[in-house]
Amino acid sequence: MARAGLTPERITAAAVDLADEVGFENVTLSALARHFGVKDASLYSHVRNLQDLRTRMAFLAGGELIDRIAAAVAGRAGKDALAAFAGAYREFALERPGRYAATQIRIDQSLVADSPALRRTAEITYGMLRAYGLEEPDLTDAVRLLRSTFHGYCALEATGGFGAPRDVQRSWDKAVDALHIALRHWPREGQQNDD
Amino acid sequence: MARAGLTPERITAAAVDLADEVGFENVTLSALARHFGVKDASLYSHVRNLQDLRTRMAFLAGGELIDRIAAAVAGRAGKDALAAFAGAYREFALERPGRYAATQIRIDQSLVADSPALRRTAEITYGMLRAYGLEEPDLTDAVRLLRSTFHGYCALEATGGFGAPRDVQRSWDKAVDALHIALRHWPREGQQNDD
DNA sequence: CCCAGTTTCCTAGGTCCTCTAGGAAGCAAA
DNA sequence: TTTGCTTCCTAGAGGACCTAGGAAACTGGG
Repeated sequence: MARAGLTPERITAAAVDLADEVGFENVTLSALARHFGVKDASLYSHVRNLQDLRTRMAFLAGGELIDRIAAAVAGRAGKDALAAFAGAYREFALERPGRYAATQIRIDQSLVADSPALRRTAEITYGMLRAYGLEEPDLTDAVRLLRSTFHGYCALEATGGFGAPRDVQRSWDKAVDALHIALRHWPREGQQNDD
Repeated sequence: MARAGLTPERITAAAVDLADEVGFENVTLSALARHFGVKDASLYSHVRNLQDLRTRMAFLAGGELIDRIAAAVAGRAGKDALAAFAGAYREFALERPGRYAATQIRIDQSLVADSPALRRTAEITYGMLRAYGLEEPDLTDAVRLLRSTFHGYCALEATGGFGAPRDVQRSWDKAVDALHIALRHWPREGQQNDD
């Protein structure tokens, strides 16, 4: 029997492609085995189990996402950078739904520690916010707000959560505008803000 | 054999409880059958299939969520109402993770149309925003921003997405403050806003 | 109280998926 | 060529979803 030339990398790459087609949840080792013309059990020489595969998918997809964002943000600052970041993020989520879903799974904290993709993401995000002159802990709060809104919007959009006929792109642009304003007028630590 | 007294309602109630324990994805008809001391196949007299069950769970949990929010928001307005809404929302998501996850699944659009819970949710949300003096389409955009941020934050928090040591409750309060500011200074339709 | 009809739950079984154990075939280097 | 490692296989256990068809438990009318 000729060998199929499997490696963890090839399997993971096929898995994220499959995820974009059929949805992250529906990526199955059986389906991947069929794709490679191989028996289920053969995959277990390269991948420990389904959870291991999903973790690999998360790292692969996370790297691709931050690459796109980095390219979009490069050379921009302030609101420009924010809009570019947001645009790249949502584009990825819509174009590659399976990969995007992979980036959102819970990952063992011990594996997260030394992930270059995560470090890069943090660097770029914090760097982008430098223009707004925030300092810790406001900086972390602001990052969390941005991630939450971006992710929440894409998640709701993906699950068909927006029923109203209002154009989804326009709402997104408005949300980015609103976030920019919130960052400009950030309610700093220790400061009252009722107005 | 004594009957177990199954109904779609009892099954759904048990299902959301189980979801809070083991996670929405891990709610299985087999596990529910075991819980009722009954064979898998017996459940199919009351529930069409797994998807049907999940839809029922979504409606049940969605109703509970909006009930909590309504109680929290009642009698408040402006920033008070916003904070109450946000607090009730996040509390529900953290206390009842399985139920919360159920509210986020994709649901057939034809079933959504006449859901009282959804109508109530829309009423309360739009009502809360009345204080900010927004008009359509800004109103819809603002609702989408709020839903996105609330959901995104809870989702990221639930999957352990916030690694930094910064207190998660404080960041949440800050996010709500920031949203309040964004709503006060909303970038209205047709208006330039670079500052 | 008994009987017919309905509902509820069962057995049996098909399909698909995950994952393990152990064996054989391919490959590479001595 | 032989040795040993890796890759892929067969075999099979176990769990989940779901269907078809049958039996047991209820229900209401006579």
